[in-house]
Amino acid sequence: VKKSKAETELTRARIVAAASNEVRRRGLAEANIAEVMRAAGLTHGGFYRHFENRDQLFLEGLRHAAAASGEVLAERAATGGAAHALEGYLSPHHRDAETPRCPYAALGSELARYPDLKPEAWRGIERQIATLSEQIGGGEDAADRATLLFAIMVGALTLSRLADDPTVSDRILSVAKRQGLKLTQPQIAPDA
Amino acid sequence: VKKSKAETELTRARIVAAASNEVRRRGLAEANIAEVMRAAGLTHGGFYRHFENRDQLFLEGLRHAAAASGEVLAERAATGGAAHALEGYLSPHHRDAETPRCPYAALGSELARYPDLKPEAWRGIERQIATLSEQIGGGEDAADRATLLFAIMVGALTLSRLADDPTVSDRILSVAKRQGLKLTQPQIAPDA
DNA sequence: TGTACATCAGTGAACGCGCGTTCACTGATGTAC
DNA sequence: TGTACATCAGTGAACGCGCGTTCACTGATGTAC
Repeated sequence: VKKSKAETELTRARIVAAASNEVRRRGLAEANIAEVMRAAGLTHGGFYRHFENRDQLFLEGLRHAAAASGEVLAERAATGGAAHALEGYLSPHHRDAETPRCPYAALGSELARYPDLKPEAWRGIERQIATLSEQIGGGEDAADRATLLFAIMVGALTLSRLADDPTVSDRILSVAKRQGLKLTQPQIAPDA
Repeated sequence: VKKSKAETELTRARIVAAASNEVRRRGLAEANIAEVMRAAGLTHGGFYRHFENRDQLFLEGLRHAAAASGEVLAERAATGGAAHALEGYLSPHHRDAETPRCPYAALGSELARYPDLKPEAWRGIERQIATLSEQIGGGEDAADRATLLFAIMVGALTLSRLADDPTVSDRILSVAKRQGLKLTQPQIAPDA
């Protein structure tokens, strides 16, 4: 059943969006094609009309996830500055999302094991850091502080998702948030 | 070819150690039994003389990895304090290890997806934080600072392993180290 | 503007590989006497 | 202290399931005339 060109393009986009979710939910290794196709409302057989193979699907899925999470952070930063972006990222709501939003927290270390995906992932991380860097006050060390800030965000979110006690998990987030907020301000004391 | 009880026990320990490496190298999803047995100098068939199934193997592997990395951090902390532990953790040498040492950085987010492993992982993380907390100066906020410190360590190590430029990667480590060092000192200014 | 035909998105069955698991077998260990 | 036998660690072949990939087929789209 051939479809119109416009429809085909929409279908492809739906598949990529589904892959973007699947990969963040299950991880790169366990994400699976049939599941993606089902989520896109199709059967697995049609997959190869749109993609070369599994690798391409999840590369595009990752790219989509990176773009989506980049936009969320950028939008919040534009609205309420780095502090607002930080609060969204380190919120219980974000931590508990059924589909994890941030691919770097969701996939983290796994990305380092896929040479084909690493550059894509890193580019996305650079964008996140740039977003933060633009927003936080201060001089030449803004880039370093933004980098550190993002490391705290990813690290704290990851740990908060492992804590078994919700109170402890919340505390990880709030402690990180407080420290993060300090980093969004230009440093008062010179760096000793 | 039956083996003596002592030998059997040693063999089992060798398998667990191999699993500990395998899981940190490949991740939980891609770690595989045959590879572990090969690394332990055995064939895959003998596996079930020692373990119920795959899940048990990698649970014990994770436990082993947690213990091993816990000991490394504790030893360095005992020798040279939190600063020394921090320096080891955020060193290029640790980042580049063929078998990643820290299971929380190596597996990170993946652990959150395995309900059976999460508690084990979290216990290990608590130990790391406790080790740091005992070492860093200061009052009641030591636990919070240690938690934050460990979040920075895991986050920075994870990001440093994704950066494509070695200079940038080194910089992530050193920026995190500097901030971490501050956290090992009792706060001078009261927390505003 | 219509008609005939090639194209190709999507379906569902089938294939094949990798890997966890099982099994018959071997031969050294440990135990019963 | 020796001997006979049950146990069981380890081997390598085989099984079966899941999943990526292929394929014959369908029928709507888009193009050639």
